[in-house]
Amino acid sequence: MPTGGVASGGSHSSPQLALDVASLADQLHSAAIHLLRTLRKEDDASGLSAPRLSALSVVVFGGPVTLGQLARAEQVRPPTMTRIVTGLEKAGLVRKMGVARDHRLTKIEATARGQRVLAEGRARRVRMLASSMEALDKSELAELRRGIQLFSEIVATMRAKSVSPQ
Amino acid sequence: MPTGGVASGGSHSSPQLALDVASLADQLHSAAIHLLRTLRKEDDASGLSAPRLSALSVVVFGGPVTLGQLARAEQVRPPTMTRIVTGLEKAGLVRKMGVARDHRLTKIEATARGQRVLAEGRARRVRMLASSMEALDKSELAELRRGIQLFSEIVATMRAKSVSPQ
DNA sequence: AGGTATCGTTAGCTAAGCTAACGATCGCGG
DNA sequence: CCGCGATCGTTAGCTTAGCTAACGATACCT
Repeated sequence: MPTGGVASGGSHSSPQLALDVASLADQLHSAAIHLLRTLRKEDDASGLSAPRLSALSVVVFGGPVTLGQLARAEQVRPPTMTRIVTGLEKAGLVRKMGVARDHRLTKIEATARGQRVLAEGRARRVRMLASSMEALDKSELAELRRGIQLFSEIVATMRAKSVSPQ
Repeated sequence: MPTGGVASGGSHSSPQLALDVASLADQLHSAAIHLLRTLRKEDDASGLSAPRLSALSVVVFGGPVTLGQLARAEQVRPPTMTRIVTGLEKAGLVRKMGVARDHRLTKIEATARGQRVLAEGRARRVRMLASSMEALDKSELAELRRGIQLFSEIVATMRAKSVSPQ
């Protein structure tokens, strides 16, 4: 999935700058795709499918969540999430609890085993990525840190714009 | 999918630096996940499923490729790719051609319509990302550019290490 | 020419996505 | 207190996407 052409767009100051931003966006997009695609191979070791692993991640880091919240977080319909959760439950990675206040809801939380499995998978991914960063010298590392900070802020902005209220 | 704990690992100079690198890797990983997850919503407009869109992207940018190459690129088994390609073909987005030299092979190439559909989808994604970059001033943009360059190099290094020969 | 390897497809399974329809529960107006 | 609309999760039933095993066709090698 290589880096291809770029559409300009953008209502900023100079057309030069707008083009620059689009090109940067394209590069960033492409790098992110390749990064995740490469890291995905590490997930085989977990024995979990991508949708299950991703859902488990939300449960582990997002604390107990309802099925509906989880479905929205994963951009999936409730029936789909029902079955993913059922699979995780049978594997002993999550647990469902009733909610006293509202008996329509079901909160889902990670078991100790679920937390461990996710932590190990995450560690494998991070280790692989970190090992490719070790070629950098100290000043490059500082530049990278700054870039990642900006990157994170941009993503946060984007999410804030696109996330539906609640 | 929030930013959680970090495993150290790393056989570099100081333990301080190693931990720093791991933390950076974790942040970068997290940002990439959130970025692609947010952008994914834009893909609904294409009317294509994620696997088909991704495969089409490889065909468009990777020129004519064989089914086996495509399956490897998408980290999928040949029978799976057979059906994805069949779907794309029925939608008029790709075309299969025989190879004179070796009649076992089938080269797959994008149709004009396939190229157009992919370009539009990519433009939507890039536009959304670029619009969130426009808040940056000139010096931040320069820092971001440098960070993305380093990011791209890291990903290229990682891919080189993990890609099987051929 | 014959055996072996490679490529893509077929067959048949499970998991993952969807919509439509339902049962249970909540909350509210009467 | 009682019905009644809204909300939540599940069930049913479909398509797509993933896999392995097995096959047919072609190429290569001796």
